[in-house]
Amino acid sequence: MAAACQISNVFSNYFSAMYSAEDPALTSAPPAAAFGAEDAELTLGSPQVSLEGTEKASWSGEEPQFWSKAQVLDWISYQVEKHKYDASAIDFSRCNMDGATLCGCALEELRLVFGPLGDQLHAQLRDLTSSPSDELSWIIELLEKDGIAFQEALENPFGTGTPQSSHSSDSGGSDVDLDLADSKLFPRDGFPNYKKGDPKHGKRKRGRPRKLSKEYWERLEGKKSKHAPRGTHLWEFIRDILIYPELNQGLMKWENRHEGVFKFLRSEAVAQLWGQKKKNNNMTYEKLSRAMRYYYKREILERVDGRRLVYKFGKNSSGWKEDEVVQTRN
DNA sequence: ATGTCTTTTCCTGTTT
DNA sequence: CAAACAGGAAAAGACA
Repeated sequence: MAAACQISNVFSNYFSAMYSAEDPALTSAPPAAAFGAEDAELTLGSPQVSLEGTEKASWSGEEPQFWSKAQVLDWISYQVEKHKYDASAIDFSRCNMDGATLCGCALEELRLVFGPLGDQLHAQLRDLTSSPSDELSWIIELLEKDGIAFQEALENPFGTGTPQSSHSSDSGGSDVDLDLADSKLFPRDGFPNYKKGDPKHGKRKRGRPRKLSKEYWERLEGKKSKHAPRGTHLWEFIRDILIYPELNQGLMKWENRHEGVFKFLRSEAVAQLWGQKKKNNNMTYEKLSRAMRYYYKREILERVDGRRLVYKFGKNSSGWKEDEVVQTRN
């Protein structure tokens, strides 16, 4: 089961990595351009100086490559302060760049703009930045190498008995897999009372109750609360599972690639993955599908009648068509 | 600090 | 019967 945990985490990290960086303005970003692995970074403890007692810095917890201009400015100001550097020596008009640009600056360029502080900035940036290509290839390699084990782990969390007749039973039925694996990954003993539909509590309030697991989650991961990265929409998440076969792992398939018709093969597994991405281990296909149904009105999805677990991308979605995908991937 | 937007949660009823 | 589908309602959480 160590394998189940490890691989699931890798998978979820890969996904967080992909999405942590996504700019909402871009319809989609290829993983190669949007690695990130912020979770791993945070879990391992980043080398940043802590800002005890104060607000968390806007840039902390995010990969420098993906900082906005404002975050870059924040970080520079922070470095100026930290190194007791004379800010008047810096032409802040030349700091109008985003994280990607900043990371692209050579040491000489940084020295040019920031003087001696350039060396500090350069070193700090290097510390904050892991190697993108290495990161990605490592993850892909692992996914590929352990593809079978991963699949088995999803289908058979305890690795014993009934190895379900390998994947994609196109039955249209849902699956309860990952639930067990999930309870191992995200133990709930901290909240023994939280149980769906507990009859003891009679009529509960309507609407969305406060999520109980969040603090527990954060404690579990040994990190402070971090805002979810922006630009992560459910339909984009679904789309990316479909267009990156290396992420798909038999979770979904195209029914009609040209028309954007697709089907959930492992609905609960996809829901769990979505839940992992949103740090919400209570996600289910039922809830995910409610969100999907909201997309009909906005024409991000089109209705497909009479076909269970089948949806179709609508005219307000993008990034899934063959030509778009080719562009995205190159 | 207020409003908007996208979910998330729950629920009741219907369909497959 | 179980699993999906349909949507209404209300609230959470992120973001502007």
